[in-house]
Amino acid sequence: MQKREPSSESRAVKLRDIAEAAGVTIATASRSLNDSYGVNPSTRERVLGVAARLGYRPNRLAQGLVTGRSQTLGLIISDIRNPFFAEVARGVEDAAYAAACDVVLCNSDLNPQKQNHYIRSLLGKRVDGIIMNSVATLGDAEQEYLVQSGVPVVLLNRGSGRSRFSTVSAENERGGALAAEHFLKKGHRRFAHFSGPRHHGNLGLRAKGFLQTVREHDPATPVTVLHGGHTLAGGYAMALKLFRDKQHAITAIFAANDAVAFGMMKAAIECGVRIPKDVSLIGFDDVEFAAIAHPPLTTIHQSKYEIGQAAVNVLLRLAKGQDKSPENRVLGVKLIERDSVRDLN
Amino acid sequence: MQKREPSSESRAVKLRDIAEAAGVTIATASRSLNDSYGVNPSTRERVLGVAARLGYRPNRLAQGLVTGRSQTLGLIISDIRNPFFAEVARGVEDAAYAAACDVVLCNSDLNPQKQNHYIRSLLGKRVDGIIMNSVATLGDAEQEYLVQSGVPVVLLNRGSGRSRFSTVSAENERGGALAAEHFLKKGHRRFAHFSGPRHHGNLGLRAKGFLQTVREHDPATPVTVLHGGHTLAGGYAMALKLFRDKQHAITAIFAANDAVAFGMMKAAIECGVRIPKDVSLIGFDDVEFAAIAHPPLTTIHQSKYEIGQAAVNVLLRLAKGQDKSPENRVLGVKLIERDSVRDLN
DNA sequence: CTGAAAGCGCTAACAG
DNA sequence: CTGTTAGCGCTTTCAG
Repeated sequence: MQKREPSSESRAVKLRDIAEAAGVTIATASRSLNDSYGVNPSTRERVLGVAARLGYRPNRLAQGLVTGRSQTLGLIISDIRNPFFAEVARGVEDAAYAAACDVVLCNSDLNPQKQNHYIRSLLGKRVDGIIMNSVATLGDAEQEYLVQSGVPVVLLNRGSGRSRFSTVSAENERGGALAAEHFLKKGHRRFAHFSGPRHHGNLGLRAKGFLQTVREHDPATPVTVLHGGHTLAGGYAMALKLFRDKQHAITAIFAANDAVAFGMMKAAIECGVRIPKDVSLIGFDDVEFAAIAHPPLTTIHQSKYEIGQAAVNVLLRLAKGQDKSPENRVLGVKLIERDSVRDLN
Repeated sequence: MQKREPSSESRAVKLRDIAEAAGVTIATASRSLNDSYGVNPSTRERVLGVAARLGYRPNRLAQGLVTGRSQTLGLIISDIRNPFFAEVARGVEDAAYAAACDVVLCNSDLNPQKQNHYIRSLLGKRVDGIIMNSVATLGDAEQEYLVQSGVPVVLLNRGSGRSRFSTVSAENERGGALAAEHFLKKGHRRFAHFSGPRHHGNLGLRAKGFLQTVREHDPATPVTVLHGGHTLAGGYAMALKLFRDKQHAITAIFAANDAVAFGMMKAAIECGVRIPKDVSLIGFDDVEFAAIAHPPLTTIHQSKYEIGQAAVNVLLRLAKGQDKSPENRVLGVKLIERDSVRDLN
């Protein structure tokens, strides 16, 4: 009889409702809920009781509007369908959950337009921080814009120079070196490296470590470096190209990541190239599927889930404290030997 | 000289700033930005110009507080690391992007506590809709709470009965039947089915279709049904159990999804069981990796990306229109024949 | 310990 | 076509 809502959906109960029901003012109600000091314990009990009974759920928008914090983190990655990012995302999510934050997921495909769009959207929603896999594709102006906005940012790759952003990444260069050492030890001398797009931070470092180690062993060693998408499709395309051109010479391929390695495997199946009999392969990431691929893939392991967790931890530190100085955290890698590398000795 | 911000981060420009700079009131500025009718074109031009120059970005929290809509969708799934969900999530994200919405990602592990937590959190943030893979684990009270909240909800599985929620799903039952038919046609007569947790909507339907088809063929056909996690680990565990108990009899296994199938493959490798020589296998989902698994996996294809897109579309329709009647959309499936099924004929 | 009041940034009547 | 004026729901001084 009191209201005539057209639908049955009950109006959300707000702070005022519970204040009235508890016989206090909205201010006291707020204080009770936010367990600030200086509230009579019995009053608070009463308020909390009422709130629970009425199923009160604070409007986070209103709360965020006044506090300036939204309890939301932004995660901008290339593509969640890459199992590597799925693992990272899960680490992010779990850590955020522990900190009572939600995370909005953005797939950029490394496309500058999309990246900018998402950055703007996230800033508009006043996220408490942004984790993104790269800013390399962004223009200087955009990067400046980002730092000027004041939101904490942590990158999932370590730029070439010292960046103004915090970073969390794996020992990419060392991983590349590990792959080279392994091939060398197994007697391989003719290499190809399937990299990602040019100037991709993490992937560039992997290439660097690989090439450097090979050259240290013998400067004359030939290494064919191919660039392409850092995806299964990219690996597939690069493999097809390689098989057509100079398959005869190469005995070992280092793929910039497992997705690329899988693409290469797919092409190998179709072209009748046997792994590791005809050509050996090492990947990077140690995605869950690497262990059950055919053949089980020798790859460089990096702690994806932990990278995600670490990223939100530094983000939270940045957001909380006054210490805004960028932090660069790097996690270890190791080679996981399986069956995709042939021993030529 | 005017303010003494400790850091260099410039205060965000707000509507009032651009209003002043454009020599109009905040109301006109707002109207210009939201391109509502009834604004002098030249005035609007001016406002838009100023806004662009100052890099104005509306505070979505404030906007959401007054409009009641947040331009944010919630997506609650089991685990983004399951490639099936990653595909769905990407479809969701892309469709949301097109509708100028962001999506917050929640991994529930099908855990009722987490699910409830996320639902509350999302409602607190006034999301415009929620897509979730199941409400089966929720209690009646929680389900009621959800519908009472009034937010549009679309489920990624079709419950047993007619639900109060909209759903978007694949022809799960038919998929199960397809798998059975294929096995039967290839001469198999002794089956095992690796299902997920009991009472899981989609997976239950797959089991039903499979069992029914087998029984129609010959009611006496034995089918060993195992329940476990609907993950790689779950499939691995079920396979180990099966291999220990009654491997001798079974010639064909239908896995509730590809992840489970992959787990079974992993166990098979370790136990020296050869696929398809010793035992045949059919999965469900047709995840990207199925094609390059060893052996390439015969599986039931469902359109994951499209499911995600469709979910957003019905959500948006629900959110927009006054037509709140639940819609149940179901997408087709088909069997993709690869090399994991042996022909016994 | 609690109340009153201002205001976060924006939209949406309602006048003019 | 544009200005004035209420709030949206909540936190937070500032008094008392």
